[in-house]
Amino acid sequence: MAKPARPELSRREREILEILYRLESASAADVQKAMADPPSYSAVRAHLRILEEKGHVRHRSQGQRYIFSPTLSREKARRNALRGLLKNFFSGSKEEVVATLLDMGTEGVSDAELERIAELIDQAREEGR
Amino acid sequence: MAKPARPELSRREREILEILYRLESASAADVQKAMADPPSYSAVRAHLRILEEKGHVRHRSQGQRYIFSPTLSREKARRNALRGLLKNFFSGSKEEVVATLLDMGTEGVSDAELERIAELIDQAREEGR
DNA sequence: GCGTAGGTGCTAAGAATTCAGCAGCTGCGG
DNA sequence: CCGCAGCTGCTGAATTCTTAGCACCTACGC
Repeated sequence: MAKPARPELSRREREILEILYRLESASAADVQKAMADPPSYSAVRAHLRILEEKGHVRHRSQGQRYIFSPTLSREKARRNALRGLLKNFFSGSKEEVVATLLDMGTEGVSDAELERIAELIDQAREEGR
Repeated sequence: MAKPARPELSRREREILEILYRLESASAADVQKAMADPPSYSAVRAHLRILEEKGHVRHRSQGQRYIFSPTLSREKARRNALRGLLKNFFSGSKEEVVATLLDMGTEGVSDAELERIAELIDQAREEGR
């Protein structure tokens, strides 16, 4: 299998691909709207085409416009991203990721969510033994 | 305060900065060694100098060579990185981050670590109420 | 005292990225 | 039927990235 040949991404390409991951799927116009400091519409389209050439993105026609979405499943993309984060910033310590996550603004975490997280942990512990 | 003006990073610059976050601090040669597909030594140095100009990196002299390290504290860098990940790949759901983390290879998580994570959760729940 | 090893700053040019504009196609309302 | 609105494909030129090489400087061993 190996990698489908991935010539590294440029700055803009990376930016656009991330937006696509966030939006799941979107038209060129949607992507442009989502960008912080957007270039022209046609520039965005050009990048989308390149991303498609490189195999990171695909499109389907919806009516007469294209809807773009990432090639990699959300699941795999998540893992890859998380793996990178773990390696670069957390020396591989998952514990510290959780700590930072919890510390990062408790506003974002509801009680219910905390509880579900706790359950996940328990479950993992069960399986571990 | 605001940001000290951050012209976006190029591919190589980004790569080098990440390595620097991983290593905490390193000489130009160390950085080069840590790169997957390293360019010449002087190219690495050039990038480090640019990164310093842009305010992402600083150096101190040790003996006669320079030791580089990131400007942002590890803590802040972690949060920023995690915030980005959360936004782009997890729709802001911290719960799903934990789920993916646990699911990502239980080999990486020791029992002791799981236990400490569980404690973190408990603690957060206490504080929450 | 002198050569060598290893570090630094700088520059210039080739490669790659980034961008906007133009031309053509299609569907829809009047 | 005709024009408008909105989309696509493409091209080429400016900008930026990326890299290697040169010149100099300092510490250290002989």
